Amino acid sequence: MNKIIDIISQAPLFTGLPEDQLNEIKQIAIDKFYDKDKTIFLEGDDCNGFYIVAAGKVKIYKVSFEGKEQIFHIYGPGNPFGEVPVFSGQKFPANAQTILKSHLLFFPRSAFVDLISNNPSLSLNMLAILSMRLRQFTVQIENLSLKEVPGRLASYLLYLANEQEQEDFVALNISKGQLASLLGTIPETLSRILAKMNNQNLIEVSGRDIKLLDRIGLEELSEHGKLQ
Amino acid sequence: MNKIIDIISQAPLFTGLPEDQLNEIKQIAIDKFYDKDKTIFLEGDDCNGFYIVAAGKVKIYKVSFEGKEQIFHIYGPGNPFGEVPVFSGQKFPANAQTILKSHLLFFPRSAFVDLISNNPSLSLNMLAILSMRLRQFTVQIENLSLKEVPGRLASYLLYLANEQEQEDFVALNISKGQLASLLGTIPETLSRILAKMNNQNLIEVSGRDIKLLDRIGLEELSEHGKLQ
DNA sequence: CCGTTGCCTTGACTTATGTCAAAAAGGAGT
DNA sequence: ACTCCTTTTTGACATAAGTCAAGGCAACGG
Repeated sequence: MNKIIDIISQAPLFTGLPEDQLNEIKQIAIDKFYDKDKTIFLEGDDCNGFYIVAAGKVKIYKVSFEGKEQIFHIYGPGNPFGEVPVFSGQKFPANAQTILKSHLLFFPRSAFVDLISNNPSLSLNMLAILSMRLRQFTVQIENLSLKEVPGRLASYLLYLANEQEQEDFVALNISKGQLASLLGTIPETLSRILAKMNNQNLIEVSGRDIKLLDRIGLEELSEHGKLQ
Repeated sequence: MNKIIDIISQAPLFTGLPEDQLNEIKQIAIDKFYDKDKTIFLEGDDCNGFYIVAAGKVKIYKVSFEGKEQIFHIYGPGNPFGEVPVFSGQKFPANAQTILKSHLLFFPRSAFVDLISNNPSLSLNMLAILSMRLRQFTVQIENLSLKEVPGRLASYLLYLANEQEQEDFVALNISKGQLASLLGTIPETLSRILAKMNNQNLIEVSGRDIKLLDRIGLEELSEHGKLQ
């Protein structure tokens, strides 16, 4: 188990804060441990605070009436989640569930609001985080409405390669079923499209490992994207 | 033309602030006037501040390589827009254009950041606004990925009726083409679906006026929604 | 009154993606 | 190596929604 203070000092939300404030923050954080595939909160639950992932992995998602799942985000160590209703003062807008055994830090709402009210740097950090989220959502909406599945997949692979600091190789950090849900489609469709991109020598898939054979082609696909 | 101070004092962003602070805010605001269909900023432009709509109407949107448009929001009087890069420190993530002759207030970035740094209530207001935006985006993503067009349209009509405080009647405040873009579809499809919902006595369309004949049916459609 | 313009609607067609069902491939544990 | 179970892949099919092209309709100005 990591020390709370280490996690806090490395989270983007708290970067640049002086040590005494980090200690104050530490005072209000509460450790929580979850096994794999455990629900953290459900859409509509009352929000009495938000979380930061210390270890493990968490998905934020919704499910349609027919049972189809849309994943909004997958968060790993250092990422906060569930902050929206802290400030908009309502219920959680989506569900949160671990996809790995996880260690979370919980920050109770009122204590945190007090903190942020007395701390301009912290509030600017939080504004920056929420703004980044909005930016990501913009991209996600753009992808869903203006691109077809092959384009979204290409975008995601390039994003992941960038994130993993690899030139031409990515290792999926989630199952293909979850990837489908993140891209707003279903496993069958994803599987077919991976096969097609494989045939066209854009990528080479083996399990969760994917070689990017043609970055230029992928970039084109991600922008003006039709496959075939 | 409205007085700046009136607009400011009525904007959600500034609610609850004492009068001396409203005056400070007024000091940094700059009037801008635009005709109909004029570009305010484009995706990728450097951000040196954000805007509040004083009068008129503004759309925030992106365009795909093939030319299809997705509208993210339509903002009217009192709504701020373009705040994201103020805090995330990057370029505008989407385009903004007037859809009516408009009067905007512009708040230069650095002056505003100074203000917010010295003003916990203002920063909490801004956090609340951004959180509400995130919540709206959540709904939009849910709609795009988990509902079909009839479901999205039904949701929108119910939302609009609620907004306009009408039991069973809505007046579209935008063209049908723009509505299509807001719903993530094209005018032809929207037209067909309106006709179909008309036939099934869910609604009665005449131009931009729509009677909601069967709220229950519309609510079902918006949740588990297949038409017919 | 009539033609122009922009918006909306309709029709015929294509296509991407979802559905359902079954087979194949992996992994974990015995 | 074998079984059990989950994940992934394949195939045949259905359908929502996009494309292209044409026509209607209303608003506006001459």
